[in-house]
Amino acid sequence: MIQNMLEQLPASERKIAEYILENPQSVLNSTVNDIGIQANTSGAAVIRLCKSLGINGFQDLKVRIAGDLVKPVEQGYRDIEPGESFFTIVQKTTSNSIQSIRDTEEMINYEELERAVHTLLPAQNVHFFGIGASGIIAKDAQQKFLRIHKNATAFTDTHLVATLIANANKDDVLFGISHSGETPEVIKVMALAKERGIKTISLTKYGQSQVASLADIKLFTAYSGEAPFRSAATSSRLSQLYLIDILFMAMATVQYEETIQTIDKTREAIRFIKQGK
Amino acid sequence: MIQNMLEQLPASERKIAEYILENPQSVLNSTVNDIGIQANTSGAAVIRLCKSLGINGFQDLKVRIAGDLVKPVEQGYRDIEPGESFFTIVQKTTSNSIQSIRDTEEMINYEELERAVHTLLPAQNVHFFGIGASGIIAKDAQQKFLRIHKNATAFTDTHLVATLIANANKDDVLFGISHSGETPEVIKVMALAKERGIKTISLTKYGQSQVASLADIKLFTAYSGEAPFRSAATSSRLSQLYLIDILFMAMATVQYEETIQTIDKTREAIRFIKQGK
DNA sequence: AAATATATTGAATTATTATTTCAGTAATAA
DNA sequence: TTATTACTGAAATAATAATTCAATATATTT
Repeated sequence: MIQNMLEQLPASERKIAEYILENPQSVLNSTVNDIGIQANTSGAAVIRLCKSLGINGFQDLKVRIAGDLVKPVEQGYRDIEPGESFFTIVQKTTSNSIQSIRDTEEMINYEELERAVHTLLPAQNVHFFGIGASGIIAKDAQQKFLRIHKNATAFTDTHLVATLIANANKDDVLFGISHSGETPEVIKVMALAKERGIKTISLTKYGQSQVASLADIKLFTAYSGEAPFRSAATSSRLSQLYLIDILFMAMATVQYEETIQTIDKTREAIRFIKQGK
Repeated sequence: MIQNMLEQLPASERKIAEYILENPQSVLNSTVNDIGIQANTSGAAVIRLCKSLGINGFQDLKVRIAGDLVKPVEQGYRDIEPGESFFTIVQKTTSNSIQSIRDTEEMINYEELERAVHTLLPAQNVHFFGIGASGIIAKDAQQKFLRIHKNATAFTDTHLVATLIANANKDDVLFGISHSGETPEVIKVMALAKERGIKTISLTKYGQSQVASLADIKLFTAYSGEAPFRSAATSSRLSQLYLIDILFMAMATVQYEETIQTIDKTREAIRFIKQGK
């Protein structure tokens, strides 16, 4: 998380960030001001760093660091090289996939998740929008939402979505998906929704981006550096799906009883169409 | 530590100790007084407990709990129940996701994987076909394949695919995706392809199924029993994507040099469209 | 059983530490 | 060059941990 943010941070916060990366252990036994002094800046910078990371204050930081220090290193991301055996390809793909899910888990901001759930639940209609690979995620999300009896659309066409937004109800929600967070089409549609006073949720890689900053509620997936192969195969899709799963589960749990019924109905409907019985 | 001490503790401290054992997670986000109240005693008892445990105050306790709380080894699938906290929802979704990837890994038949790669590489065209959720996987696979310069189609419409197959080249491959392996549309199209002498690859859950038995090459994902929630959220999609990733990686590796170039070209093309430069 | 000593308790107080505020400074845009 | 914005750390404030202490319970001694 810190690594990801490092570049975008102002100097004082970066000092703190670097100090933490180098001496995680000592953070656990220090106060905010200690750390500020140790890193040649102030305690305020520590608090600001926590804010920038989107976490819940210094205590939360400590708790997370403590957790990470114990964790057996799942050897990070490994790129695949030419001439590799099928066996190692599988191994690396497996560990990269798992890693990206774990990293995304760590990144979850529970308040934000909760807000997302409570925004989506009463929504009349949820419009998922993404281009290219993210369009697939949008479709997946739509399918899941329909299963729990939630009206949802998924478009990849800017014009159609623009029309939709222009005529949307105040209780609609726009859910913008863009891994980079800089897809121009998504930015435009988010801006339009904002202008129209429609609630917006973003799903982007962790860090600052235009799409995220336009959103009322920001959800993030872990971002792993880009190597030529990885960028095409992408664990990013996996983490996005994973996050959609969580959102779905959370929503479903909140309205458990209702959902069980709806799923049963859906099943029956599918069975009916399939087998005519 | 707490467990060991439990007996020797005075009542108020024991209340705290038990509370911590039952709700370790919530300790991390609470203050001393919160915990005191939650456990029907006072904040002072929390501090005393820390002393009794011989640790360095409440902060130290938090840090230790955070360390101990680190993800218990994923063990099998766990269904999500009503009224669960967001935290446990996330935990379970994470462990289910990881589990399904691990299980799918174990299921991989390397000879079959190799045959798949060597069938797909020389193919003129790969037609991915799936209905519903599997249609999304088909789209994803298509996108990936296009990136490595492999002609690919992805349809969810039976008639279109049937036409396509009817006119297909002998070097084309039909890639049928169906989690259950019993989707009637997929079965029909697979049968048609077989009749026409076109090579077929299936991606289904592990076990016997009509789709798999119609395929020349059979790829499997792990199958986890069905609980009401899980079936809707589905780790199955995750494992399917994971397998597509592996296939993609394997193919890409075999033709590494070529691929690197293609990916670069694709990037440039995307950049060109996006920014016009 | 009574008296005394000892241990335990939580409310109130104090000390510590996290967080916010704000005025000054540096960087950036106009 | 000036205006604007962003960044910074010292100081003020708020939140929270830790201590104190009087009250009460429990055990021990006579």
